[in-house]
Amino acid sequence: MTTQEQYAELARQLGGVGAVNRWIARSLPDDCPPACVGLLSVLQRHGEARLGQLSDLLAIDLSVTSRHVTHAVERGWVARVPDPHDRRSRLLRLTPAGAALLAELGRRYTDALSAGLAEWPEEDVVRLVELLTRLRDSLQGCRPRPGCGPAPRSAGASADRSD
Amino acid sequence: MTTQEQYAELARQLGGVGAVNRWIARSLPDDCPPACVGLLSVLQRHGEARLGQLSDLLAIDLSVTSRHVTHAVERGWVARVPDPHDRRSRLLRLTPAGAALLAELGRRYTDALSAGLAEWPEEDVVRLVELLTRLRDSLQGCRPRPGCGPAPRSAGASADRSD
DNA sequence: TATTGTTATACTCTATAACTATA
DNA sequence: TATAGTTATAGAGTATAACAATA
Repeated sequence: MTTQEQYAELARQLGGVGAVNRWIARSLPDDCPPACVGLLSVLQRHGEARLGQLSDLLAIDLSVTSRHVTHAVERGWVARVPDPHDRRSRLLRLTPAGAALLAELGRRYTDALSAGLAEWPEEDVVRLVELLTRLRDSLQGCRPRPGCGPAPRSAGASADRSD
Repeated sequence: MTTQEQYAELARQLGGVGAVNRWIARSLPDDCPPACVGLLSVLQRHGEARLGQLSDLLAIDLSVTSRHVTHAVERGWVARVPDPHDRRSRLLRLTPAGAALLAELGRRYTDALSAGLAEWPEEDVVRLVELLTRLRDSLQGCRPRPGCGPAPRSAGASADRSD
């Protein structure tokens, strides 16, 4: 059985991933913010998608996703094509330029990671990817929806200071 | 041998951790921002530390760390005590209130994670923690220092658009 | 002069809320 | 009336740069 200390440690280590991401992000081109990469990746994997789907897949608010998409469209990495079934929405599609950018980013990521991970057996890299994927999957049902969050615990617990 | 596709996938999954962290963060008390937690955890593990050390351990800029420490001090979670060896700096120490807060956070993290991870064998949780820890360790040498970043690749590569 | 911190400023990412257009 | 998306606004996190105090 997983103990509280183990969960807490997991939370700590997950938090620490932020620093790793910031470091990796330094290898991105100037006009491609980190948030844009996730967008393009998802589009490549999923294929054409509506904004709402994208927002769901990214676990990011629709309004935020909308901004990022606009940015990507302005750069020519994503195209908005009419949705034949619903004129309120448009289908988002990765352009050849977007695919080319992703390929380039793949190379940069490799440059960034291979140095530090040179000693890692391939097996460990694969395992880490697998576990992270499963983690998101296990927690995915829990998006910022009312009633779903991690038990807000109406802030009045022992360690709170009300002074 | 680890392939480029595997590194790219790792980068993708690491990026996705952000969503998980935002979700976990929803269980924090109102006056305790996520960034504060890392600070307190490090102080608990490392014991008394100077700001520079803390900044190093967190892989966060000194100026940012300074702000967070101030916040924690104002809440009574961290105390600044004189450094007998160097009057320019002060030693930072976790207070009992800070330790109590950490204990409370441990419980909240458990609440947040145990639901989604109920099906996970303990072994997998342990393995994920271990791999993440090792990841930070392997990449730790690469902090935002000049000449250390992941090969900035003077932005002019194939997929860049200069228009 | 070099080092330790602090503070001011700016940029990125995100969420909430108000709004438009279509179903 | 409900839904898809856009835009305005606000808040958190971070980095850079200018500054103060001490070594």
